[in-house]
Amino acid sequence: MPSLRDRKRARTRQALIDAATELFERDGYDETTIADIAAAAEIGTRTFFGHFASKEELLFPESDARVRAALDAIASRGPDEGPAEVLLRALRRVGDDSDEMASRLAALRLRLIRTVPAVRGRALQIQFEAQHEIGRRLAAAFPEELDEVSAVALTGAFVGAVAGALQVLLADPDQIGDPAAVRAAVRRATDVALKPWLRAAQPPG
Amino acid sequence: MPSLRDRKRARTRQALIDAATELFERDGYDETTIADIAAAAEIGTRTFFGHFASKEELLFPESDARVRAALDAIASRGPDEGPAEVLLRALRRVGDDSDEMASRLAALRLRLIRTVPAVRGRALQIQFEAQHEIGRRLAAAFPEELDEVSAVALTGAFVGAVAGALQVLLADPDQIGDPAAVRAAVRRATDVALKPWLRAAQPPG
DNA sequence: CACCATAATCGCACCCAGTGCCATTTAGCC
DNA sequence: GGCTAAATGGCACTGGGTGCGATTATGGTG
Repeated sequence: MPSLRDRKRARTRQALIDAATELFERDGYDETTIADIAAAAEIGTRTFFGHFASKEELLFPESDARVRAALDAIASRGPDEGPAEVLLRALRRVGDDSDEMASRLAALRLRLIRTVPAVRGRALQIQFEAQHEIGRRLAAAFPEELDEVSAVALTGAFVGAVAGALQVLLADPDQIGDPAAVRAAVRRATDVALKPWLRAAQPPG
Repeated sequence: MPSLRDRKRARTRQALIDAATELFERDGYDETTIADIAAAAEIGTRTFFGHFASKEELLFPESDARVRAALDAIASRGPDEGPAEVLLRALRRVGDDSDEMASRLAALRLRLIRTVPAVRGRALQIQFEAQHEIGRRLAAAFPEELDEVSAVALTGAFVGAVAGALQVLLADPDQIGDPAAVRAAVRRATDVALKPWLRAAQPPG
């Protein structure tokens, strides 16, 4: 059970995220300083860095949990699943358990990834690390089929395809709120990347 | 023809790159300040930013030319080449016309991409932008076969696979200097990403 | 050659992200 | 209640990066 200390810490953390969301939306990312955010959350500027290592980190508060969910999906592979099926299941898991488009932070994040280079850079780094981790686990889960180079290459292809497709789609502001279009684009991307790897028909996703 | 002004400018630019290479190797990336680099190249600190927009940019001086080479490879598609063949040719072009492993800067860059987050972030961003641009051109070159989403997804898969494979390979310091191992890994990555897209046997590359 | 527009140089003051240090407070635990 | 460990936050400081404005060098033109 979380101690009082932990709960307090979590509350402060959330207050920082909320304050930052508010300020980023109102004034813009670059125009908001860390001092502003800390003041709005009623903590000292110095203390901010005890909760987040950098300004960008505020926008990716749950990235660890996402990666863990994907890794779990790999760990629980079914008996007749190949690497591609496992990756698809992991993707569905990651995409589902989030309110994603519904969440205010997620929408803000998408906009800032498109418009602020520093945020995009951080997003790409997180994606890259996740991809590497997933690839290594995938190699471990399919030792006879995949060496590590191929596993990370496969994961890179998968993630790269999905990211590329989403990038094109979300560049058009109209389609951002359209879940059907997003699903269609993701479907096309996974088809492109995984076509030869699928053992059976892909269930509609 | 380049004017005197242009040549002078180019010389200063090169002097900055050389000075930075020297200092990064000797003292490390984080330990070298922009003031140090400017002083070593005998210009004012302020003038540095007239040549490079940031410290990281010093390590990617020719990235534009690389992208242009890849785009040229796409533009000059042969009559019976599909998207996959074009991408492979572009990759070979980009990989070849560089002294890559031979160049001191390239070796330094590889090391810093692995070890310095800021540099890795910049590298990923450059890769991402190049990928988008290439994907768009690919869609334009194959209008009946590829819509833009699929084209960028395919490019993303291709680039992601190669980058992932190289990342795994180059994480091992022993293999960095081994061109045969690198070629083998790239081959495996492109196989993973493009298998279903190749129309004919892939020439050894 | 003289002259002017343009672009490079660079010093200065400035802002902000992020760190190290240290004193003070606060929660957890016996 | 009293000890330990962690959180807090003030302060000074470094380093990347920008805006401004003065000075100087270059290219083109009559």
